[in-house]
Parts: sequence; structure tokens; C-alpha cells
Amino acid sequence: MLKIRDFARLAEVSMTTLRYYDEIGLLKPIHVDPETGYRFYAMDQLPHLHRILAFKELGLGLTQIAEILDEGMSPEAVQGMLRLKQAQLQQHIQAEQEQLVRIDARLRSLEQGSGLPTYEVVLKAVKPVTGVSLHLETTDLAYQAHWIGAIEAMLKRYAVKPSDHLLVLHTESEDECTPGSVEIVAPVDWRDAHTLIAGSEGRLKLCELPAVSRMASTLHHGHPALALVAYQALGIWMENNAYSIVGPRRKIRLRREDNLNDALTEIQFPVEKVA
Amino acid sequence: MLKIRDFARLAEVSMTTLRYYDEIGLLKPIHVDPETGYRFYAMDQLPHLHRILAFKELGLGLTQIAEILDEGMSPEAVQGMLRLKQAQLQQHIQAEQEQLVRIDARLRSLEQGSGLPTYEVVLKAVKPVTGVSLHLETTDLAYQAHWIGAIEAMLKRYAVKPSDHLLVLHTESEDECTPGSVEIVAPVDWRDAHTLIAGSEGRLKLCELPAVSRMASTLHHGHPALALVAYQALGIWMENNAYSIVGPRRKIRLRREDNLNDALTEIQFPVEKVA
DNA sequence: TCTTGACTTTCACCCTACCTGAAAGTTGCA
DNA sequence: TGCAACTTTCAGGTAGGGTGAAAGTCAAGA
Repeated sequence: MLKIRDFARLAEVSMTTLRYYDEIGLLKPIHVDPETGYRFYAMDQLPHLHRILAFKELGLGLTQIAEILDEGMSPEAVQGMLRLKQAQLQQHIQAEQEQLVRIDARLRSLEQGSGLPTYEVVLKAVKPVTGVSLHLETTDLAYQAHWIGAIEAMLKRYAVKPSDHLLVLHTESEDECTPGSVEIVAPVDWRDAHTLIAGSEGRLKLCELPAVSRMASTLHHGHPALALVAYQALGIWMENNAYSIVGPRRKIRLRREDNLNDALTEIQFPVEKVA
Repeated sequence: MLKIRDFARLAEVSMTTLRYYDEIGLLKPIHVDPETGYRFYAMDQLPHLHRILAFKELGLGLTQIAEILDEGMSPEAVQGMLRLKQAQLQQHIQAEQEQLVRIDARLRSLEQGSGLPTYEVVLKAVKPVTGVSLHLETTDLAYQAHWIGAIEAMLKRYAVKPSDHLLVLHTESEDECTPGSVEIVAPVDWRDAHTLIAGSEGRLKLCELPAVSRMASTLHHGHPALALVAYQALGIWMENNAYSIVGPRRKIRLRREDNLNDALTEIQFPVEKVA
């Protein structure tokens, strides 16, 4: 019969921890004085505590340990649990290693004193988009602006509200020789899409963009013609963080002010970790 | 002026998160209706939120991000912060990789169906010990028991209470040819140690064991003569988890029953991760 | 003008694995 | 008896929000 302090010292744990384990039923004292509430432990309980600590070092949570120890779980079930934990750990380690890479990139860009204004890049997941699209065989910004205006006018004419901001999809081929082409996409719901397409004399098509789980995104504040710098910044970020581009880039017109120098544009690259 | 839902969707964060950021002062809405309490955000705030998210992806905490962004921290200070985080991350990753190794070892021992009874091994830190020691040139258990009895009698005679359990230190040389020797250590405080040494006719010496930060420990329940199995188990554990032994092993007599088959013994090996 | 549904607010409690501190009772020793 | 060491319960805290309830607000249709 040991008091809590002696038992705690024996196993190198704190008294509060032992009280907590008592509270959650993981390790109950062999005896509790009904008058004083004092907890008393026996040497015999040390192996049990030892088992708890051993499982804790594997990274298991206390509830899982309770399941294993209290209910005499089958070895197969324990194996399954450990394998699950193993997979989770590997995933976690990988995530942290990616954080390391990002910190590294950040430090390097800090050291060389920003030549470019610092664009903050974040990874996000985006949901699928349905809408209508208009194909353009040029990347000229003036053309884009013109046709975006035309689409907006059409939306207004048909009293259709877009379900999200309009975006420009860069679908050009990889080689830099061909001039490239873009799609202007207006996200609308399924019914509106049909209305618009029917009234567009064949210029609009139905457009379905799939969900993208890893989208590198950055914001460009200023005249849209200067957004090229943001594209560069994303490219550099990809290089530094070992990502490669796996689909059409997106340019989202978040805000179009009268003063174009105050416009806000989001650039998105769908990316994948390079092997 | 966007309502909270629209702003949240724009940046792919939850509304609760935005409210939380408002509460902790990390990102305040541009305007709050004094009557309804509704929060309103501006597109202009999106870059700020973007910066927050970018730092969050580096693993920084919200308070650190607030320091960086709210107070316009110097680039040098940011560098220092990132370097610190980098070091912490590396340490964390290493710890998790050790967990992986342990889980691996555990799975292997589960698969091959325990030939040995399962000994749970945990790593702990132990504090330094001062006490008196008696040197024996043999590892014979009967001799150990005899001299332990003698020391206990002496403690009683001098009315000295040990500050911890008695332990046996295995100091034998590495090669297995020589028979090896042990020290029996009785932890007592400094004053008692001198009393005992003075009365021991030169057989007892002052003994100071340093603190050990990584001690692999396991419990043996049963007759002390069978503790060899526990030594084996520790050896196997070391092999599986890539540790090597870096000092004398300890055998701690936690409980000595009249019935020796109910004795409880702790075996400790000081270890270090093998390079 | 009323209703309906979508939207937003605050409030309070939940999560892990404990830690810290306060107030009050208990034990052991001189 | 007095004092120090020890133990108890209880409240509140941690990081980063998630979840749910109750109540108030907004816009559009009838």
C-alpha cells in the first residue's frame, strides 16, 4: 500500500496524472479511504501502469489504451490499431516535412531580400464548379475584358446571378510557342446554364470544372496587367516547395474597381507534390 | 462589404474561424453594425487573411502570427522565429520517427507470437542517486541476497531510512569471459552515508550515480532468478529500436515478498540512440 | 403586412492530457 | 499540542477552434 506520491515517484509520473487516470478509469487505486478520500496503490499495479506508459510512447491516446487494457483486446485488433496509428504517423510526418520545406523556402526568400513584392502563397482545396464558358483563342487582356463585359451583360439580361466570381481558365498548351487560349467561365447553377447557352447563339458551352484538392493560390492587388508578377511568384514558390502544375491555371476576378489599379485578382495553380 | 459567409467562402475558411480571429484580434472586420452586431468584411482584407493562412501553413501559432503581422516585426526577428520553428519541427519529426520505429518493433513481436512473455519497455529519465555501495566480485544471486540482507540489517542498526529502493548495479566489463562484478547500492542521504561508511569497517564506499536522461526500463514479476528473461527482453527491445547501452545496468528490488515468486524487480538499461 | 427561410449573433460547453493554485482536511513526528 | 508535510476536491487554464441552442435580422414572395 503506497500513497500516491510514492507510487508516482516509482514510475516517474506526476501525482496529477495518477489522479487523472483514476478519474477516467484507466488506473484505479487498489483502495480509497472512504473517509479521507486518500488513494492507495499497490506494487502490483506498477506493471499495469508500465503497460499504459509503454503504449503511450507509441503515440496512442488514453481512450485507446483503455480499450486495449481494460477489455483484453484480441492481438489482431491491437495489430489493426497499431497499423492505423502507423499510417497516421507517417502522414503526419510527411505533412511536417512539407512544413519544413516551406519554412526553408521562406527563409531563403527572406535572405535574398525580396526582389519581388512578397506574395503569400497558400494551399487550399476548391470545390467543383459548374457554369458556362466562352472560348477565346487569344490571351490578350483587352479581349478578355471585352468578353467578360459581354457575359456580364448577358447575365443581367437573363436575370441570372452567378454563384461565384467569374474566372479565366488558362488552357494553353505547355510549349511557349503557340499563343495559347483561355476560357472565360461564369459559375451558374445548372438550370441557368441551359437558359444562357440557349440564348447565346452557340458561343457559350456548358463547363464543369472538377474539384481540386491542392490549389496553390495567391492574391494580386493592383492593375490586372501586372498580375504576371503573381504568376512568377507562384512559379518560384512551386519550385522552392517541390510542386508541379497539373492542370489549367485560374485567374479569378475578385473585385473590379473603376480604378483598375485597385483591382483584386486571385491566381490559382492546381499542383501536386513532385515525386 | 461582404457578410461573413461570403468572406469565409472566398478564403475557404469557416465562419467560426473568422469570429475567433475577430475575438483574439487577429483579423477584425472592417465594420460591425452597432445594432445587430453583424460583421462586415472588405475585399481589401483578403490579402491580410491570406498572409495569416500562409504563416499558419508554416506551423506558426496564431499568437506568433499576430506578433508578426500586427506589429510589423522586423525581417530579422521573423527569420529568428522561423529558424526556431524549424528546429522545433525537426525535433518533433525525429520524435515521431522514433515512435514509428517502436510501433514497428511492436508489430513484429506481435506477429511472431510472443515466445517470451511480453515485457513492456518504457523510456524514462532518472535523477541522480547518492548512497553507499558494496562491491561484490561475483554475480551470484545468493551472494547478492546475503549482502543485501546484511546492508538492510546495518541500515536498521543505525536507524537510517533509505531514500529509495535498494538497487544492484552491474558493472562488469563488456567481454563475456570475465565473470563480472556488481555493486549493491543503498540510496541514503549524504549525512547517513558518512555514518554508515564509518561503521562499516571499510566495506562500504560512497556512491554517486549520475542522472540518466534515457533509461530503458522494464518490470519483472516473479522469482528474481528468472529475471534473466527480462534482461533478454530489454536486449531485444534495444536491437529493434536502434538503441545501444551506455552504462551499467540496474536491478531494483521494488518488492521482496516472503514468497519469492511474487517479487517485483525493475531492470534498467541506460541507453542512447545508435547513430 | 405577414410569413418563411436563410442568415447571423451570442452564449456556453466540448475536445487532449493534463497543470496550476487555492482552500480545507489528514497524517506523522517532536 | 503544534507544525510541517501531505492529500483531497474544486475551479480554471492550455491551442485552435467545433458544435449546438436560442434569439434576433434580412430579403423576398403572397
